[in-house]
This record gives sequence, C-alpha cells and structure tokens, in this order.
Amino acid sequence: MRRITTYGRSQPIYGEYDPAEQWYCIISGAALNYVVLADGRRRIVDFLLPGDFFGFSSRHRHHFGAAALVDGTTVASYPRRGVEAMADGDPRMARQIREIAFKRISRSQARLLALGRVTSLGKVGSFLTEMAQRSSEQPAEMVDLPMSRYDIADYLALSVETVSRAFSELKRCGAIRFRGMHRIQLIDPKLLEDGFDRPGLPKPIAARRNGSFQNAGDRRRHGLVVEPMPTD
Amino acid sequence: MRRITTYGRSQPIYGEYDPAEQWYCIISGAALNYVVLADGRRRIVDFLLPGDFFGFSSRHRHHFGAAALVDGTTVASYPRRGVEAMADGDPRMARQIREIAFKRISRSQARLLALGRVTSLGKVGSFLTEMAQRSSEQPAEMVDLPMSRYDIADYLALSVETVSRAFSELKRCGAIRFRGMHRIQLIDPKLLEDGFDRPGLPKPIAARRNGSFQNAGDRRRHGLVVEPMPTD
DNA sequence: CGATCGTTTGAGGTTCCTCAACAAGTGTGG
DNA sequence: CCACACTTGTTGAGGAACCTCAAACGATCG
Repeated sequence: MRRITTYGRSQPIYGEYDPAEQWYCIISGAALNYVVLADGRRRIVDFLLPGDFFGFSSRHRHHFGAAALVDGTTVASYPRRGVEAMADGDPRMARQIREIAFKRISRSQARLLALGRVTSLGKVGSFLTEMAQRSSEQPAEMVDLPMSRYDIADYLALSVETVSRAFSELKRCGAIRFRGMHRIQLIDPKLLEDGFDRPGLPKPIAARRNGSFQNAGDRRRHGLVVEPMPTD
Repeated sequence: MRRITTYGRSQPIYGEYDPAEQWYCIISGAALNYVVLADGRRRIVDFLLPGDFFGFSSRHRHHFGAAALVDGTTVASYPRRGVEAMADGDPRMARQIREIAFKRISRSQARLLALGRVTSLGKVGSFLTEMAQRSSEQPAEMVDLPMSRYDIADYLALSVETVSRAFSELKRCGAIRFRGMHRIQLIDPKLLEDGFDRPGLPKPIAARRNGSFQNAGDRRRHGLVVEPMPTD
C-alpha cells in the first residue's frame, strides 16, 4: 500500500505541475514545497518536517514542486486513489484525513500572519518560533534548522542578506544564541514571537508587552465594532 | 440541519477563540476572516465570497474571527458534529468535504505567493487578479470590491496610503480603470498578474514577458537542480 | 591546496511606512 | 435643504527598512 523512498539533498520528490497521484508523508529528514516564479525567483511555500503530510491537490495536478532538504530524507507515498477508496469505506480514516487537511489550513493561515509581519526581525522571529513548535511537542528552546539561509529567505520573502542581518541582530540583543550554524537556542521566545513588529521605533530592544487593544475609535475604523452575536 | 442567518456590515459571525462548533458557507454578500494582533493591528486572513466555506478548525476553538463585510450578508451554518456524522455515513459527502478543504489549502498557499511579492503594485495586482477569478467562473474583467481600502491594506499587509497610491499608479499606467470607487475594470490582466515584481528597475511600464528561467547557476544556488525522479 | 558554496558585513539607492493635510462621500439633525 | 460630523479615499514630505551590488570570510569537498 505505502511505498518508502529515500531522497538526496535537493532531489525532487515531485515537480511543479506533475499529476497529483500520490499523497506523501515525511518519515525522516526534511523537505520543502516550492514554486519558481516567472522571473526565475523561487518561493518556498512550506517546509515539511517528519510527520507532515503533503501532496494534496484539489485539481489533478500539483501547483507546487516538492524537494528534499537534507540527504537521506525518507518519504512514504500513498496512491491517492487507494487512500480515497479506503476512506470511503472507513469513516475513521476519512476523519483522520480531514483532520490533517484542517491542520494544514491552520498552518498556512498562521503563516500568512508571519509573512504579513512588518519587520525582518519579526519575520525571522516568528519563523524560529514556528520551527521550535513544529520540531517538538513541548516548547523546546533548541531549534535545528535543516535549511540554508537562502531557503529561509525564500520562505520569508526576504533577501539572504536581510535574513543574515536579522540573525545577527537577534543574537546581538540576546534573543537567540548560536549552537553551530544550523542549531539555535531561543533565549527569549516571547520576544521572538511578538516583539519587533513596529518599524520606525526607538529600536526594538525592550519589547512592548501590553497586549491591550487600541482605543475604540481605532477598532471602529477597522470595522471591528464589537456587537452582540445575533441571538438567532 | 442548516440554519440561515443574515448579518449587517461589520457584524461578527464568530469571534476569535470562540468554540468551533459550526461550519459556515456564504450564501450572498461577503465576509472576512481576521485576527487582531497583540499591538492592536488587524490582519485579514481571508476574504469570503458566495460559495466559500469557512470556520473549519483542527482544534476545538477558532484561531480567527469572522465578520460580515456588507449589509445583508447571508450565511448558512451547519453544526459540525452533525456534518461529521453525515460524512461518516456518506462517502460522497466526505469526499466533498475533503475537496473543499483541499481547495482551501490551495488558496491559502496561492495567497502566500501574493503576500511574498515584492512591490506594492505586485501585491495589489495579484489581489485584483484573485478577486476577478474568484468572483466569476470565466475570467471577468470587471471586479467588484466589497471591501474598503483599509481592508485591502490589512489583507496585503500594506498601509492604506500605499494601497491607494498603488491603485492610482495602476490607473495611471493604464492597467485598470475605475467604474466607481468599488468597481474596477481590468484593462491588462496579464500585466497585473505577473508584472511589477522587481523593485528598483527602470519603471514597470513594459512588463517582462519572457517566462524563461534564470541560468543553471542560479537554479543550483537555490537548490533546485533538476535531476531525474528516482526510478523506484 | 584550490574551488565552490554558504554566510556575513558594508555602502548606496529605492520603496514603503508614518505623519499630515485635504478632498470626496455618507449620514444625522436642525 | 443645508450645516455639521464622520468616514473613506487621496496626495505630499521625510525618514526607516529592505533590496541590490560588492567583497570578505568560513566551511566543505575533491
């Protein structure tokens, strides 16, 4: 039913616009979903870690490519038709697939927020937070980054140089510490998660920690007037 | 089974962190998914148009809020448990739900690309393209924008001023034409979709239309070496 | 050891954000 | 009907952040 394949670094798992006939799950290693834009730039749509399912598509072809990040990445693949047939006969299976899909929706949407952040430190900070949460169950403060700075840059829609500078800056202000190039210790996770958001301020050494909202006028300006739920 | 509710402008459909006990579908009008960040800013996670399902969550609580965009937005809501039970007994239903979920994954990921675009004209251009595609089956060149410039700004992670300037600029260079404040005619959809991507260039009047890739060196730099698929 | 890749740091220019003012559209009450 | 307040949209000026180009350093591998 399922087939295990091992890939080398940068080796494609499937290409952009390939027919979407398999679903996949990372067993070990890491991979990424990418797109190459018309002008040759690359965007990384998602990093894929052990336990992540991918390769779903609403149409019959993929919209993105997938490639391994590290040598020896092992991936399980399941024929789409077979799984769908199994799901048809086994409601628990179907639920599990739904659950996986919903999780993925949540994650993409959370990522939208990260991408929407204003400053490079904010983006890199939330990237580190995301990786820390995904790579282990309990909030670990040690993060392995199997990808290069280039990958991170394409993931966050920043230039490599800006990513590198952001890491240096985070180190300088004591939010992180390097344990080797691809191993980072999070000293102040809270700061990484919601600090560094506002540009053009004194300098993001001390983070705002108020957590309160703006005044009512600002909320109304944004169309977020809090009114009672409709009673019916 | 399903319940129809009508909402006024800016009226919440459900709040952030509310228990996720219903699934919803827009019947008419428009709505949005939003988040209010710690510093009081708002991010719009998604615009919801007729036919769009929303309110899925992998956990028992929503991560985002939902609110109506226009007066008289009608929304169908379905009790989650009921639908899940139905899906358990009806494989076709289950498939349909999967299909909806997969579509939504595709859309969030497509949106990641739009947010990752470099320039404000690129972002606004792909926003218009997205709205045009979503609001009708065949590629329409007339787009209704039920949301304010503020909403668009929060959707694209730009300031209102920049959004407004981008519209003006697009009008100036003949890519769009105004048919009222919230009704826009797309003159050059191709330009909107892939033009305006590179900052710091002559000025994005003539779009690059080559569609070819960079040289091999650049592809390798990005870890996208094209190698044969594993034969096994 | 040389070559290449990955990473970091510097300098200059462009874009976008903030602050500000103004114009246009909408609704309310006199 | 108009005055007024308020919201929404547009435009200008100045400064901050990021991108590009460039160069240097470190690591890895043959």
